[in-house]
Amino acid sequence: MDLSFPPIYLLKSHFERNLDELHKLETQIDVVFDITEAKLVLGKVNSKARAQYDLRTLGLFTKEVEKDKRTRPIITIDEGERSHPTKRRKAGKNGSPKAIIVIDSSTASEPETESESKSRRPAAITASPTSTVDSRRRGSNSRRDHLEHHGDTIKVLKLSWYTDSLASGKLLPIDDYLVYEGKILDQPKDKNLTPNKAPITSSIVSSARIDAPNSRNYFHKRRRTQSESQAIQSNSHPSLLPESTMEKEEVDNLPPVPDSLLTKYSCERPTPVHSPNDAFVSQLRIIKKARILAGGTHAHSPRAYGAAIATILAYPYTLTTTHELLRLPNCGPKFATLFQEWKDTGRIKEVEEIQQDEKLKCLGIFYEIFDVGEHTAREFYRKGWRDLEDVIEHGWSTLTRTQQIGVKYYDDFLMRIPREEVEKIGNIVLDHANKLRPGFQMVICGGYRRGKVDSGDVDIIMSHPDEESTAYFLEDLLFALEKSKYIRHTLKLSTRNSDRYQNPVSWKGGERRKGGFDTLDHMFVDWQDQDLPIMDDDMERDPDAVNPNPHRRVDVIISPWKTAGCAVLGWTGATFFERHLREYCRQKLGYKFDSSGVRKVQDGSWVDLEKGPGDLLAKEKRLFEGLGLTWREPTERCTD
DNA sequence: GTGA
DNA sequence: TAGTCCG
DNA sequence: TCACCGAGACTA
Repeated sequence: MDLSFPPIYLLKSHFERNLDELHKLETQIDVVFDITEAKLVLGKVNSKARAQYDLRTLGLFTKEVEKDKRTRPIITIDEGERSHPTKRRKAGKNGSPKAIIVIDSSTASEPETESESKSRRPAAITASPTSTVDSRRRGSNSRRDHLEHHGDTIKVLKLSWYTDSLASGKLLPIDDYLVYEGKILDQPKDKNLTPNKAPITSSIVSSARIDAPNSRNYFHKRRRTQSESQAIQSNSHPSLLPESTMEKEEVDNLPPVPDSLLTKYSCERPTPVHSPNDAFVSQLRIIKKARILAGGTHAHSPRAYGAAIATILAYPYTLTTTHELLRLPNCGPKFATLFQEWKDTGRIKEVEEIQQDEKLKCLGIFYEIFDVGEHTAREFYRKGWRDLEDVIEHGWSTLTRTQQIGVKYYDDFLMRIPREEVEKIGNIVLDHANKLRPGFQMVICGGYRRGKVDSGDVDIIMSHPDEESTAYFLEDLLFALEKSKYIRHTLKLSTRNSDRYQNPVSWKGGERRKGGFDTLDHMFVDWQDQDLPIMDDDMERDPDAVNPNPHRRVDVIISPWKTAGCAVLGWTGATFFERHLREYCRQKLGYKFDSSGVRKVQDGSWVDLEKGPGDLLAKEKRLFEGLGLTWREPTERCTD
């Protein structure tokens, strides 16, 4: 046993069914967790295609070396992409080990195809567009090959090489165990399929120059933000699916990107709407929702999932390994396990079970009723109800008024609202406001402002440069809109701010100038457009009775000018952006933030971070500065 | 579930 | 008063 | 081991 094996990297693929075996090997073998540090890589791979694929997911892009006329012919999987810069570093570090050996642990020749077919489904999808590009790139690749030819090669061996060597007490020649040998390609210049290249390069080089997690982080974001993210998104499916082997087209498998030290606060980083890992994230969302509905012991589980999701959404590259995932904040072993399963099998057992769970289905239905949360949903279920019919039949009178409205317009409220309609509603509200008191400014926040193609509701923030104009204005506005028939029901009304504003004193004794911004005047209403499509005269006569327009949920917030920036900031970000923003302010700044203002945690004194000229957006920008945050476009606050 |  | 819902 | 967003409004 004094055999001295070179550093070995163990491929996790195909071990998912047998983690014990994997762990055993890990302890038994001198494994390293970064392939760039390995001389050997073990993995359950037994076809060239698979081997190459696995390498690629690890960030090593290779091209098969044919000289090695291994008797086992296998389709040459052409096009390796670029290699991973880090690899080079490694090589240098280790002197010049010209070869990295990958050992295929799949002992005999297990039906690798099996696993492949398993998750092949998406392959097809990818195939087409990408493959084209692929072949094209191939050409350039080979060219590049000559140029940057390093001489480094990767060899994939069967695991038996290890066991046999152990048995014989010496390192056996690898020839008979070789599954695949590929030349490591250097970073390709083709940006097209190699979104990572840049970042990687930067990360490596950066250590020499500026670096700083932030800068790199920023860089990442930039790249993805553009068309690229979309492109990637479109084929994210395939790429995520491990074994689309046949068609080596799984083009965009990104090399692991050295991670930047991501802060755990999502308000400190950009989070675009789309992520290369959307497919995986959607799986997590399902589990998260199930955790919410399940309640009980899973108390903070949803929060954990939400944080992990927010983090992954901000990661601009397609995740390839658990190692890569584990570097991210809020992503621990649990998520690594889920990712591994998803990556290897294309699905997650727990998710499938959730989707078949009848109880969860019922809870999900109730949960979508406006003003019914997880607790109430469970309560409904406990009462034996299983669908809306039951609720209406057996419990209508027990519902709160708001819930009744929620049930009545269940389908409408679930309907998405296209951007044009959101804008239309916003303008109607603004018009009514200005008709009452000219000079109001409005910003439609929520998902609309974050750029979503449609919204679940409409969040309208209004303010007026003249502090006095916003006092007690909400009710006037509400009345006017009701008169116009737009507002059919008031789901929630709060004029606390104005009330307090009126008598700022009388509370905590003294004059404690806290000012009237503890809460914003706010109304949440059931809205219905009054423009009727062309109809017969009958309807014209009695529009109300037949107005076919869907009911919408509209939030209208009136904010005093002095804290309007907070209102806009507080109503724009996705949930986690907002939660983290609060945590960040409290923990790092000692400030208490909410949409009605910023105060010191200690004495509760108001802190004005947005004072200055300009409109609402200018105030919001100053707020970022005042809070020590880098400005983020609304579209970069999509933390989900 | 994860981070302090 | 305590628990629940909302963005 | 402990905390995890924070405001008000409504209901039992």
